[in-house]
Amino acid sequence: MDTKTPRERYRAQVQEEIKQHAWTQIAAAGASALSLNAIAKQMGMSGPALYRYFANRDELISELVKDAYRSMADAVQEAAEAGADLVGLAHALRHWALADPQRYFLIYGTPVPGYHAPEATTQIAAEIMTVLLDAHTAAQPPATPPTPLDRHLAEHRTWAGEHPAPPSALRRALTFWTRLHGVLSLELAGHFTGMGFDPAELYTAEAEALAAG
Amino acid sequence: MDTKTPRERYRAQVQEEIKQHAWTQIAAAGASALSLNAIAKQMGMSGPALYRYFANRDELISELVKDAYRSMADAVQEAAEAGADLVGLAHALRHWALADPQRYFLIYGTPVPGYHAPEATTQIAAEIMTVLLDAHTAAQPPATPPTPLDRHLAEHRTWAGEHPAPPSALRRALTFWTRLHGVLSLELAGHFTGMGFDPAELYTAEAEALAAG
DNA sequence: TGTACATCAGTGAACGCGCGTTCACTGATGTAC
DNA sequence: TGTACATCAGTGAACGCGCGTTCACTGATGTAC
Repeated sequence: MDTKTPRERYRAQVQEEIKQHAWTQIAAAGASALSLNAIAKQMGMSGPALYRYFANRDELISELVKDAYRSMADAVQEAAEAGADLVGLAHALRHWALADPQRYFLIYGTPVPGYHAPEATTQIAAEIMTVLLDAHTAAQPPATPPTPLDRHLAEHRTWAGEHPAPPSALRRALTFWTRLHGVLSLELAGHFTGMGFDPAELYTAEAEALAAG
Repeated sequence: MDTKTPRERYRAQVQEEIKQHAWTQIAAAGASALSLNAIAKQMGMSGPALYRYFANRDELISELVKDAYRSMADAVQEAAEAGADLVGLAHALRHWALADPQRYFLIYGTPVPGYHAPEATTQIAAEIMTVLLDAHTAAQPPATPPTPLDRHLAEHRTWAGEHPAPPSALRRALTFWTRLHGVLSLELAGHFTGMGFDPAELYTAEAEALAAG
């Protein structure tokens, strides 16, 4: 049963179309160049019309950031539900990132001084960490004595909430994130271009090293 | 013997002062908000005056990017010359990054679509890799059989030029870079805030794992 | 040492531009009786 | 089914703003004889 009126459906549709054009514009020139007037022109409507759909420019950008987080979380969750192992998760992440580099940088790129992420996005970020914690709790690498970092994380695990992951899984989940992000962000920003090697090889090697524990 | 005329010295001094104000502005609001007029106002002079020192806004930014690379290279080179080991190099890098996060992001932040780094900066980037290659060639971790990545890098080592580093050192130097950048960029962008743990602990653990081979 | 000239830093007015955003409005779509 | 009214998408004019950049100029500093 669809409780949406035709008007509501139309509204949602136009709103979606605005976002589409926003993404296109971001892909072409970066988020800082995003312009409401330019989007309106591209859609064949006047600038002020957009204010029916978003209160202002900042709200549109916040919405895009939230959508970026959401799609990233969906990508890893879907991979996990499909039974992917750690290497599979890593590749799902890379796939998602390569599909739209500027979307990746909307999350992980240069921070705007003074900007504070809204609650909605930090919550989705937590979802993502939960997927990683689940995967690393399930994976059983060769046991090793607790490291100093393990001990630190055992006592500072706000981010893990009530998750039953042992300290070593906390460490491995965190490291999974930082190492893959390290390779990925350098690749997407073009810092490997001209160096000669294939970034995918490096990424895969890191993913497999992580999976091996 | 100083071959510089007073006028040249004055010129260099004002140019430096302009850059200083530019950095302050970038630290406050990010590089995309950098404005020539605003800098001029802050220095108590008129906007057009700056055109005596930089051809245009882009040239100023390019100069800042080059300076950022230069200072990063200096930081690691100085550490290396002072006899730092791999962990020492890692901490020198973190120190440099924390001193001015926006400077770090001018190098490693969101790329501007279509922008291509000038020769001068890629050359400095190569210098930095040389320091890492030297350090990893000198360090002698327990020998292990070559990995698939080692084999790939042995055949695709444009970036290493004539450096005598063995394949395993190529891999370890590259990994040193990507892993530390992973932790560092997430820390500087604030992605760890509210998670509870100390980023320095994570960074140190990664650095030591790298040093151990 | 003094004078004539060249160099060059900095000014102020002016340019066009595109931006975000507001406002009063028109006209189409949906709702109530 | 038909009419009266309310809702709401979209328009066009207008706002102030700050931006990068150009231009013709003034006046100080340095150079040559």
